[in-house]
Amino acid sequence: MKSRDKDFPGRDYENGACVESALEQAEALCRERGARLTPLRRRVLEIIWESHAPLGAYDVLERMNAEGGRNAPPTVYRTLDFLLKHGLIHRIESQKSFVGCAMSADAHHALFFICRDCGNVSETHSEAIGAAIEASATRAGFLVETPVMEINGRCQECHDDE
Amino acid sequence: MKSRDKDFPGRDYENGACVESALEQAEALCRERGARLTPLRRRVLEIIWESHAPLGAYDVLERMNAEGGRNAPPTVYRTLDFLLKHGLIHRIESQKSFVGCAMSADAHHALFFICRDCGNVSETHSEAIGAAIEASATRAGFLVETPVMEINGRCQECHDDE
DNA sequence: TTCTAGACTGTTATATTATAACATTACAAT
DNA sequence: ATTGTAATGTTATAATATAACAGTCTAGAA
Repeated sequence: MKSRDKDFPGRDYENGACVESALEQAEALCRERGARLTPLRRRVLEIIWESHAPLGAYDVLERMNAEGGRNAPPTVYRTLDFLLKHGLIHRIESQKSFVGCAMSADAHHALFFICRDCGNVSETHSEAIGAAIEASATRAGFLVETPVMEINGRCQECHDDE
Repeated sequence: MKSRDKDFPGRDYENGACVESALEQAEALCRERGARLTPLRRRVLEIIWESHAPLGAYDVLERMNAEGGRNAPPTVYRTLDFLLKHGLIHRIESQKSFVGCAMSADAHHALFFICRDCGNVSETHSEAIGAAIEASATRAGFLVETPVMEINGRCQECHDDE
């Protein structure tokens, strides 16, 4: 296998460990805040982390119900709202889908690289971009609250394939 | 009325002139490319430009049918696709809505400031942000194609109100 | 001019995404 | 034990978007 830039998750990457660590972090964070990471919420977060590519709400629902569950859309949307509110997941606007937050502890403005071939998403946080946006906003008299930055393109692995 | 930063369109701004100029530009651009700006397409573009805030597809449809039209959703979506393809409008992902492109001639990566109070959108193009994103992408081995950059927040006018 | 291929538009039906509204259950703090 | 609130269940429906096919228009070839 070719050497790949580690900033982007490989297509065939398997992430048992990263799921567990994400769940542990989530539990710690919720405990700290007095928020309740119920079994339902924990399970949804797990489902989302089990996928590298972002999942649509109905994909999550399907997985929730895979072993006989009978959950309905409002349940999944409410659960996603909880996870979003606590910064445990992000919504990828350009794809109507949801992905685990890689840096849930600190409030941050995330930048996503989204590969159009493999669908994988890589979350980063760049001071330079944040500063450039703030500068541009200040010039426009604009107060930044929630930036949406989703860079669609191709990851190295997929680009190498041609 | 207070002095406002001119980079952001005022909430009570009226824009007959800017609609006409946008339509003229669109016609020139289509003529140049051999694309057909049909009455339907021209009308949809006009409807979009008549609104400062972005319009949803069904808002556009409603306006198209206001004087007795009987258009159906596929018509408006196809028309929006044409306008998008030619860079005459943008889709605001975080709002599922469409807005006129202020710089349709040149291929550019647009940055939007979207006011959560008045709903107005201001399009800009920043070299600094583009460069920062390219730098970050290069580091991740990522090839940028279509960035989505939508900064939600409050415009000066709405922020001044408190 | 007439013909024709492709572009454009019309129409019906349906898929996909998301939420409203109200009922029930579980939990934590008295 | 009681009770108020948070969480979940349930039914229905709203809002957004597209598939598939039919009909029409238009620019260029013959």
